[in-house]
Amino acid sequence: MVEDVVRTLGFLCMGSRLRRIGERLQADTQQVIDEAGLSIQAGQYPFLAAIDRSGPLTIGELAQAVGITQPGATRTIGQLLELGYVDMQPAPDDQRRRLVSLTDKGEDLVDHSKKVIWPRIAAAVADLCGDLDGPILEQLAAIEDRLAAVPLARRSAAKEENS
Amino acid sequence: MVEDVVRTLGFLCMGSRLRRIGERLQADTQQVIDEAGLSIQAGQYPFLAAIDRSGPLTIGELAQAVGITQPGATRTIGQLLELGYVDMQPAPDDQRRRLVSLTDKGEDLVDHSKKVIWPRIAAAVADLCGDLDGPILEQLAAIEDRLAAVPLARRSAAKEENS
DNA sequence: GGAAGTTATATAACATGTTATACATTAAAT
DNA sequence: ATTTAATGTATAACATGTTATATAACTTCC
Repeated sequence: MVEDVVRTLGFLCMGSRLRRIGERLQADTQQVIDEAGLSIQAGQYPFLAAIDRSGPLTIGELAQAVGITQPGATRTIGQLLELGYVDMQPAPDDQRRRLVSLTDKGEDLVDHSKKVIWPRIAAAVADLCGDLDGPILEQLAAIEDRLAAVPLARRSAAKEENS
Repeated sequence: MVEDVVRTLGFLCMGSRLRRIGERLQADTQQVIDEAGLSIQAGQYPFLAAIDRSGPLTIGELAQAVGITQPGATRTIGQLLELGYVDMQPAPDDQRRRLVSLTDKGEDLVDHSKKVIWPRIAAAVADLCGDLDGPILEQLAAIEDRLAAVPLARRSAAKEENS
């Protein structure tokens, strides 16, 4: 067995550590989504959620809302356009800005997700770390240990059985 | 001002959130490294640290130690070879395994980093989140707020002045 | 009202993670 | 011993983030 340097080094490698846990979590989340038979990527959800919450938004506003750069938002919105979940048209007052809105298909997906998928994911993540407390490095260690012991998808399934 | 959906959605977007903070932290860390005039990427450090701690390791062991997949380790080690910080040669007993070790240049870099850079980074990150406590979502919010208020590089600089 | 600057989006080039798979070498089995 | 299976690394293809820059549309200012 090899030592986990990133964990050992603590604050020094906290960037790598957070990224690595985030990637793992998102991959596990994707599994839950796939098992539910939905054809969407975990990383695309925040965009749909943002429009659902605030109404049509421009590319720039979406980038801000999701916390990534504008080219990243442009690409993801391009994918959602292809999938038919959103529609994009120039703002009436300013032809530079593109207003992105949900299509009917997009609304359906969001409504269904709100009812079925999002609660399941949130519950699984809450099960994973909702009870934790204390210094962040300790919580991160606990999260990694717990994920290794019981993957997120099974926490989600367990939650559903109990409902 | 647009609402930060990822933050608002809490546990539901925790994967995205951790990733985003990790990326930000690592970018800020890179800035500290660059300002110190070192030609190395933040993401390459854990590999050097792993070898420094455990002695020569194979590609597979390095992947495990750093917590990424083997192809990722192969690529990063390729870069470190190019930079002259590591050396790689087949294991004497098993020609499939490649043992990666530090070159003199690599050792110098690690020694210098241990003295000058790593303590600075660790101190800056500790300044950022070492005093935090409580539920993880609250700590993450605090970290994002603090990073927005005072970037990591300046926390690092401040620490140095006080030393 | 037209030149010059600003802003919003798109695109190109790159970084770094992933999965799937090819290839070389070692171990196992008949 | 030779075939077959397993293992370690390399490579290809892709995903999704970034920075830098091009392009189109609006604003400003003489």
